[in-house]
Amino acid sequence: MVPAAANLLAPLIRKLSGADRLSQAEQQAIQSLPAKVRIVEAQQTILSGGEASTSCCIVLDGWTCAFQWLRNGGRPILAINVPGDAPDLQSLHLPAPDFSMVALTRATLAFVPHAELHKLTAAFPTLAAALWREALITAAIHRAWMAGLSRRDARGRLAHLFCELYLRLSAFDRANGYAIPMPLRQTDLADALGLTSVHVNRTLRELRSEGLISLHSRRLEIHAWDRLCAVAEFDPQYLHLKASGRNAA
Amino acid sequence: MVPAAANLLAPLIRKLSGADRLSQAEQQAIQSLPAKVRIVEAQQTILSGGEASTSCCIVLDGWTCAFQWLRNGGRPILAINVPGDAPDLQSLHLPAPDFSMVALTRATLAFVPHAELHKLTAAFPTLAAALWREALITAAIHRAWMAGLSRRDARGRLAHLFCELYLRLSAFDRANGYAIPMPLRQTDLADALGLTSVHVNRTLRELRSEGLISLHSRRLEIHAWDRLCAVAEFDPQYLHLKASGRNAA
DNA sequence: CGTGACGTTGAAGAGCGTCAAGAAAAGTGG
DNA sequence: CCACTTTTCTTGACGCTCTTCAACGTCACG
Repeated sequence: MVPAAANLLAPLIRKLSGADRLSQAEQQAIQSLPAKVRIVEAQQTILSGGEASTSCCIVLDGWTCAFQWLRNGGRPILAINVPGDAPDLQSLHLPAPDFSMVALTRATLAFVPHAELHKLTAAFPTLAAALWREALITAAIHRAWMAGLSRRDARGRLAHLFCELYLRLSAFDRANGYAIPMPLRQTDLADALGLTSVHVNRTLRELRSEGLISLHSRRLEIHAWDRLCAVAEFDPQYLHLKASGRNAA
Repeated sequence: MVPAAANLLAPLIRKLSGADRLSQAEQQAIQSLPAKVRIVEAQQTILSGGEASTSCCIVLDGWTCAFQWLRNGGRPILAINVPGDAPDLQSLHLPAPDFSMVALTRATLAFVPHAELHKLTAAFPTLAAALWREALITAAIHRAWMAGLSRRDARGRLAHLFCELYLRLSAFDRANGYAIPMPLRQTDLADALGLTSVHVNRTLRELRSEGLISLHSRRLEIHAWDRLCAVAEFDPQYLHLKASGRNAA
């Protein structure tokens, strides 16, 4: 645990500015939240399903994901979190999470006690609304994933995930031209998309051979954004990004 | 449109009492919300994706569902709403919905203007928290559906949906012993579960022949709750019902 | 007694899963 | 820097779940 530094929660401020610009006082209030910083290694557990927590987690750097264990051995990945995300906002109002979380890369996390967040939302209704809004966007992303799992084939699902992650990372300047880090292994992609790693592998080969993407050494490059969007039937509206850099086909 | 009657929003009060019992003042505040009541026929559109609305909808009676249209012809159903649900709480903080809504049965809906709800949440932080909580539960249900679409077979998905709907209806006294109405046609079930209606049909036959359920004339009866839960790997915790009547296997 | 919506069933086929094995990368310790 | 191990990726062969297509049955309703 490291004491909170000055500009520590800047990613959160940036995220919450998605709706309206925040006032100085509001930004100040966030900055002075007593956050504990923790750096976790890849594969390390951040949160265990069913166990109540007393603080909310904010991803400052690195990637994490939420998943459930099924008795049949499945381990569906339910969400992927990148810098700026607050993956367990639900713990503010629900007793125990219905999912677990692990780090996909080495990650820097800030933990803010629920009590402090409750004080914050009581004092600043705008911030309460902004946090609520984040939770609603999470649900919208869930719906987009459901639609894919339900009615898209493997190509469409992969393409859609890549489009989504590219825009979400762009919004936080984590993209490099059309390239982004891709810490998910093929088994992780499979668990996120309801496929097997073998089929993910074959489908990736297909996307590569069509010149849509390249993916190696944990780095994804999108070679044909428009065509990829078309394959994915991607419409970025559900992400509710402010200036959604490049739009869909 | 019918003017709001006295006990009109009782289902909402009951729902929001899920966390803590509401005070008299809070209940009173909800009751005096200026709600417009609308009765819609089955199959009628309630909300169109992409079109902003100025009020939130509360289901007082009947069933509705949320879905998206995909260009490939798919129409994934993303949520099923029963009495007590507030299906488009997201419109309070997000400009345009990412889904459409139709009535699955003739339904009675209350529409409360956003402005009134904002006044309410400003005046009663407990109610703001309760509404926020509802949105979080919606997301938890989304995650349960994702897990199913991702890693359960047709049998498991059907069984899981039936278990979920049974408990959600029980919580509002809409169950009759182990029987509930089931307005979803087989094509609707297919769209909700990521299957085809043909396969839903065959899988239903299987569940019937095992003596788990019977389903005809829009009425579902569960003959073996424990075995059905086992098939579904059902754990009701994610629903966050107060006295979740009967628990999982 | 038609007519449309919904349910049921069969046959054939596609997409994806399973199993298995080998190749390439990526850590580990000397 | 090199063996060594472990993880991840890749590929093939085969099979199963679920889809597709199409026909027929059934019930409600005007």
